[in-house]
Amino acid sequence: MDAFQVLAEPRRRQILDLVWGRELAATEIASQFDVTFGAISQHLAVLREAHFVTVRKDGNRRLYRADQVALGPFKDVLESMWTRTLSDLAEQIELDEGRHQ
Amino acid sequence: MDAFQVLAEPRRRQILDLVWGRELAATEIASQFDVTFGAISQHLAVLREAHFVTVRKDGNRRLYRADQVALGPFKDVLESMWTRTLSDLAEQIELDEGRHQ
DNA sequence: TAGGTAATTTAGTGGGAACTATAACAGTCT
DNA sequence: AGACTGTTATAGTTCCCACTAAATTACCTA
Repeated sequence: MDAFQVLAEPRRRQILDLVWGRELAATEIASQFDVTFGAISQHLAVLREAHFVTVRKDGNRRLYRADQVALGPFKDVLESMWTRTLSDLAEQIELDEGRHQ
Repeated sequence: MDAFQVLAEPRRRQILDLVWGRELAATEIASQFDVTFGAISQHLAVLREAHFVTVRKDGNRRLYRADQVALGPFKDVLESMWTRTLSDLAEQIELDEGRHQ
């Protein structure tokens, strides 16, 4: 599948956004969306085949992270799309901390 | 339609490549492809709605050109995709001159 | 005005991809 | 081993979009 087509799917871009600077397990990623786990797993498979994410096994789980090198020329486009305000960032960090501990 | 989705269609990217640094009429664009004129016209409409091309009327014809400003953050990605050798460029210029005069 | 070329628009079709549900697989724990 | 959690893979459905064919509009010229 063409790199552009992989990134054309909005949900896949959201996934990349979630794992842009950190590792997340498939379950944690899927919990952010209101589609079934299987649907997200399929998106992860597409991102894997495009080498846009790296996977690391941690016991039971698979930890995903965006491969910023492989994303190469798309890096700037994506980051400019995701630009958030400082308050938005702070808010999200608080939410994440509440969720993960 | 999402900017990424507009550019995800390979034929639309080819069209943008064709009109990247010059104006071309819809007929001239369509002649490069082996799909019907109508199909190309529909692609042009999508590019128009996304403001990725500018149109200029010239009598009977509509001259299209890529809007590099509107393409903004995608400019580098697209150009890096279309990088050609110098000989390829020279070859294309010769072909174009033969066709247009 | 009629006829011709350029281009868009519309209706209908087919293929692909995103989704759901379910089965299968992998790793952990007792 | 068996139960349980986490994840992937598969089968089937639905929906979107690129395409064709045909109708329509726009502009030019005789």
